[in-house]
Amino acid sequence: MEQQTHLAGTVRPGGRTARVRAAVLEATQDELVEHGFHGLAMDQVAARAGVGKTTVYRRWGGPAGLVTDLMTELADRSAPHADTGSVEGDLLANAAGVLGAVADKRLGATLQAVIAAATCDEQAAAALREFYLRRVREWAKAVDLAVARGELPAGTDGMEVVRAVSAPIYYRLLVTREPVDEEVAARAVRTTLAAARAGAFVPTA
Amino acid sequence: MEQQTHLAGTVRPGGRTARVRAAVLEATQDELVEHGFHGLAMDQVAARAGVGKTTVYRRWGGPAGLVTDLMTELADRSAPHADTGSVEGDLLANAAGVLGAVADKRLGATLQAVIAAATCDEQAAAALREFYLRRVREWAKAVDLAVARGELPAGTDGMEVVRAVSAPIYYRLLVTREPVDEEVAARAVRTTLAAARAGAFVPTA
DNA sequence: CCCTTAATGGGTCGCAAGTTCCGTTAAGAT
DNA sequence: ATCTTAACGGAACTTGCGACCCATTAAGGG
Repeated sequence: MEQQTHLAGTVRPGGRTARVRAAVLEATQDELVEHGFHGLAMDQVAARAGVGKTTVYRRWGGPAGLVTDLMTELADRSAPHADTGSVEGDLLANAAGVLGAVADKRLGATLQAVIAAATCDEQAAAALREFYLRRVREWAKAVDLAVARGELPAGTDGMEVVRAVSAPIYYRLLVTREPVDEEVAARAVRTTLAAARAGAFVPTA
Repeated sequence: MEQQTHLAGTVRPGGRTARVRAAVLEATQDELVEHGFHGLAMDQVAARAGVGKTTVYRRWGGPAGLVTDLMTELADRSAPHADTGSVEGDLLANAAGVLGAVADKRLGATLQAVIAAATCDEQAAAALREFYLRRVREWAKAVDLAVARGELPAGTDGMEVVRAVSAPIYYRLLVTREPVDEEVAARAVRTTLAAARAGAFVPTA
């Protein structure tokens, strides 16, 4: 009677099902590094993971589903914000983290894939939005602490400060496609900090 | 003997060839608005343009070729930088222009398509890079004038200032996929200007 | 106005991505 | 240990993108 077909993998998630998922996500990352999102073929992923392609189609539906699952996996592993004692130190740590993620062969390919997938798949877009919302919220705490210490003006919007540090890095990566190096990250922190100290991140100011 | 096959459309560019190009690019934009880059089918474009699909494949090769051509077309129509008399006015005008382009149904879809195409096609990436290099160079003049007027510190990197205004807008559009409104544009100008006045855009400072 | 041939366009074909079918394997409950 | 059935996987089948062939049209030169 209950014709409700559970999404495959939710009723017996242990043993083989878990191994298949791990193998497929691993293979997906390998494929992304080699061919990028546009060249992500379900066929290849299945073969590399050593599982049947039917399984990959059934559980993930398509390339977008694969990278979305990958993103939720990454979201769980994200680290808490730094606390070096100064805003400058914290923001530099944040910029270094973003730069590191983007520069990393495997992680960078995955991030770009999710961003690409988000342009044509609503689930991927939602996962991406959620991921960055969490990260920005987490790091905004560091800015709030700086405000509490009196390093920055009261009322400074912490989330906007954090976004301002990442923005130039992603702008180069995605729009102008120029190389992204420490110089870019350092300038992002320097300019954001100058603006924050001047009170430019205080709303209605 | 001369087996050199010229790229189709270069020897007799007048009359029909020009009409076909115009119709195809027009149809491409329509399709982009409706289905986005991922759903851009050569078949559909040809049908909508009222030309044979063979022609579209022969002259543009694929979806990436279409949007690349579209981008070179847009590049020619780009306007010169504003000159309102103050940096603030000029940067606000720039931010408004970017916001307007991104918000515009047709132009916005095209821009996003080129950005998407750039992730999997080197020609599209090059066209995109070139396009923004030109635009940034053009608007950097306004910043240079401001430096000459004494509004900003000597040595301020004009191109970086212009990039800093656009970055938050594109960051939201592509990465966090939050809505982009005037508030975002206004804040981008406000923070960039504060940083510039503080000398944060002067290299080796 | 005529001629050469660049450029177009309809029709067809091959291949690879994606779907369906159904038998096989092994989770997880008793 | 045994049973039920969730989940997997091989193989055949369908679909549609992109390539090719060749007849037709019209640009541009004389």
